[in-house]
Amino acid sequence: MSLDNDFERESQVFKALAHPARLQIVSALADGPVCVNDLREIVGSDVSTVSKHISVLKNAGIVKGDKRGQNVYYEIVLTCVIGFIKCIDLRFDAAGGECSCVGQGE
Amino acid sequence: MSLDNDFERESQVFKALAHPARLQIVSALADGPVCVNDLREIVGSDVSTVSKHISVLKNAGIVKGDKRGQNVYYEIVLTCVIGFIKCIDLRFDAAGGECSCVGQGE
DNA sequence: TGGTTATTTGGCAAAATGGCCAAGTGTTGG
DNA sequence: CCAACACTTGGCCATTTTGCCAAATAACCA
Repeated sequence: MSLDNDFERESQVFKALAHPARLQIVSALADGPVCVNDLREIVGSDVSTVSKHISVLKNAGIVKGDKRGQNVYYEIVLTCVIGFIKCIDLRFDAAGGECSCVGQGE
Repeated sequence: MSLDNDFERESQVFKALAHPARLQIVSALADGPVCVNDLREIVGSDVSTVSKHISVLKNAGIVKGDKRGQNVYYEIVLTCVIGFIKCIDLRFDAAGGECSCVGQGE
């Protein structure tokens, strides 16, 4: 785990989110905790693949798991990712001019 | 350019930011436009490497270039990235509890 | 115009990622 | 205890990403 400087550390978060399947997982978790098996159905990949994706998100501090019985329910910890993703979507929908996000200024 | 769905499209932005050198560039641009040569000194890599990093950021719609004379000054277009990065930093500084970001809630 | 500076692009080898199967760990219920 | 279910981890190969050098393009100035 090389976290020499801020940029290295921050990049871990972006790397974790830099995959469509992981963004789909984050999207699914935005409405509340979901277990791995349900995420498997949503994503449509092998369970091992989904588990590894979740592991990446967990190591980056974006989600956390809560074991209940034989299931592990994951939920978002770094909640501001949801807002940022929405900002990106807005940008694509109405590309041009300034970023329409509010409350995040300098 | 495969942009089949939203997740694919969004991941392009995160991929672009998923590198310490590129985050360093974004950080440098947060205070205003900077040309490639100055960024080269800041990042400390070969100019060609820096240029390619910028190219990634540009293709993702995060920065845009403005040619003045023989220099190209880059600036941030997706300004909300700055706020998001700050949120990440805050999270690391005081890890625990809820995300301290405001104005980005559901 | 020719030389200098600024930036981009091509190409390639090294490193990092992604995704499957197979195997391991842990929990529950018969 | 053993089988079944939920999840994680190891291993392996295919794909992508990085970053350097070299070469191309562009703008400037003497």
